[in-house]
Amino acid sequence: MNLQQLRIIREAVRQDYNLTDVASALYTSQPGVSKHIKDIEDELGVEIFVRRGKRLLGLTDPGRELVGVVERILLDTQNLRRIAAQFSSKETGNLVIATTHTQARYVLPSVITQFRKDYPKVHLVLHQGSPGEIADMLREGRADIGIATEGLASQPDLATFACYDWQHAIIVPDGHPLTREPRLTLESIARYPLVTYHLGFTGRANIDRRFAEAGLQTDIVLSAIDADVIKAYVETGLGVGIIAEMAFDPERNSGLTLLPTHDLFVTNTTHLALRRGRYLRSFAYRFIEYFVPELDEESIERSLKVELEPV
Amino acid sequence: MNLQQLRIIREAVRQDYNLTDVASALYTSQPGVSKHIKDIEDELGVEIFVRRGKRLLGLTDPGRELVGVVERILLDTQNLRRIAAQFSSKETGNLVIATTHTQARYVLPSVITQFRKDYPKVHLVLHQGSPGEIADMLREGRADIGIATEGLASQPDLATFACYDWQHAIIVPDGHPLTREPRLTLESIARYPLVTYHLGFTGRANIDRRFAEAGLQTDIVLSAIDADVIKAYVETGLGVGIIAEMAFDPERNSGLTLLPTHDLFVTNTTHLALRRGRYLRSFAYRFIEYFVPELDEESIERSLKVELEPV
DNA sequence: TATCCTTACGGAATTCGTAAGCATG
DNA sequence: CATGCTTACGAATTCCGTAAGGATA
Repeated sequence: MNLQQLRIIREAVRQDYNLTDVASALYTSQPGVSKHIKDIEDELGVEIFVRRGKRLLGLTDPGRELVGVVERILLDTQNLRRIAAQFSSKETGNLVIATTHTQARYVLPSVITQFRKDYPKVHLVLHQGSPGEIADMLREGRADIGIATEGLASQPDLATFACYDWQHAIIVPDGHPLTREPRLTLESIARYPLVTYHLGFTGRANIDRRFAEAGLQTDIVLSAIDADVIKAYVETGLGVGIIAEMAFDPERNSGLTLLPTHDLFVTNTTHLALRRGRYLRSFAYRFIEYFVPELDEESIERSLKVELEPV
Repeated sequence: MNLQQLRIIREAVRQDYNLTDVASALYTSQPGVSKHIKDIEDELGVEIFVRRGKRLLGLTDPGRELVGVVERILLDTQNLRRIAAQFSSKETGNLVIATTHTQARYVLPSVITQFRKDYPKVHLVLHQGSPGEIADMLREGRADIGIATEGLASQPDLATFACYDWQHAIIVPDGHPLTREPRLTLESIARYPLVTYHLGFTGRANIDRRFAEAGLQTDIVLSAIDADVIKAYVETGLGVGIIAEMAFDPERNSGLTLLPTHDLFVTNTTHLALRRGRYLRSFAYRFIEYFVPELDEESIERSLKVELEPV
């Protein structure tokens, strides 16, 4: 039994039992059609078609029963193709990125622009949350990819990959006394009230640690989740801002001056996280590659494997 | 796409993604299996299996979707053969009953006797197994009808039908102290070591539940799959036996006394299970009718249809 | 006589199995 | 180093198309 035989049976019914027409409808030879019918009738041990002499006239009783199942089988083979097409039209589907404001606002736009150009039919969802929420979304399968600087490492069911390094930077209103200091120090910064990220966001822990190591007391007058809020308050003169360097765009942030920190702060590393064992669509790997060119599908697979081994 | 490729996909799932085992199960060569998988994946344009390196680990998302349809197609090809067999010889063929010892030994003999008289040319296979094995046999198409008291309900691809109700009964050696109690209680039974069915067999769960509800600790000194073993040990004085009431034949079990339980235990219901979507020969329906007269072909079809509708 | 199916046969294509190679645990 | 998959290639089988022949309206 093979699918071509079933196609021929179905087509014979549709073509009113004219095997010549069946052959042309299926782009094959008429003797081949005859043989296929004979073969499957022999295999099943029943006559499917009523014959008068050599001509086919209709279906026998078993033929009627069989044709229903034959139709369903052929429909199902179509369904297989449809299901596959749905997945293999690699350019359609959903991709959920869970990330923090900093990444979403200052890092990902260029990646997303490129991705959208190449995969215009992928429905891209950018979900913003705290690192904890990002990890939860990954774990619960509500996100495909998590991106954050903190809170993603050392989770057994997540695999993390370093993406890029960055430093914090100081922003002050134009003309602020700090702009006149030849070389910034932690001490000079700590003299002013500070405005920076919430604890748990965008390297805040590293900021605190650095000041603590230097034995300096800081006055964090306001902490926010995102650099936009921080910048707004720095503009009002509330204090000196500490933000991620990539969150400063000199063209847009007129009224503010970025002061280079020359390794005053710890280098931060932004990580990408994946749920172990979760199947990712190919365009998800493409997205990651756009973001971190070294992270191609193969190297990710390799890392997942290595990290699975007992330590 | 061809049927052999689909068989290989199904078998790969069943053989836990070991292509070497798939090849031997399908009596073909392993490289052929590999190639078939590669070919259909290429044709459909999706990866069906998750791989680590060269090894197959499981199904991808599209794979999971596809396998369901693949199973249905292969089931239908079986159905074609069965339908044909039905017409080519109405009274000959195979009928495989998968059931437990209790049913095979104490319930089915009369049914089978009658069936064999009416369909002498049907090759009847009585396959004995645990409820789990019975369900597997039905699901894999190795059995036509499953009969068991436990473990057959609530399986989405199986349809179950209540057949008859029964109760557990107590057996003790003749002259046992319990024979002198005017009316048995759970408490008096629990005072003795007990011999009864394995967990998962012949209503054992209901026995445990009843004692637990009564707050009674039991001492199950031996559990067995079948009543014959239980009776043998009760005869030796090992303990008090709890068996299905139909497993006691006063004429044969000399030396043992059956004690009426008067609703001490939960009423058990023995079920019959069929694989949804599997075509049954007419004599299979006849067998079911002999067993449960109310279950005729029409009422079974009706139930199958109704239960398939969304709830 | 035209239509329609079957049989026969040679070539094409597919499938299969063996052997060898490579990766992995 | 055993297990498990892939690649390669020749052999076997199946499938297909052409040609010829027979039956029926």
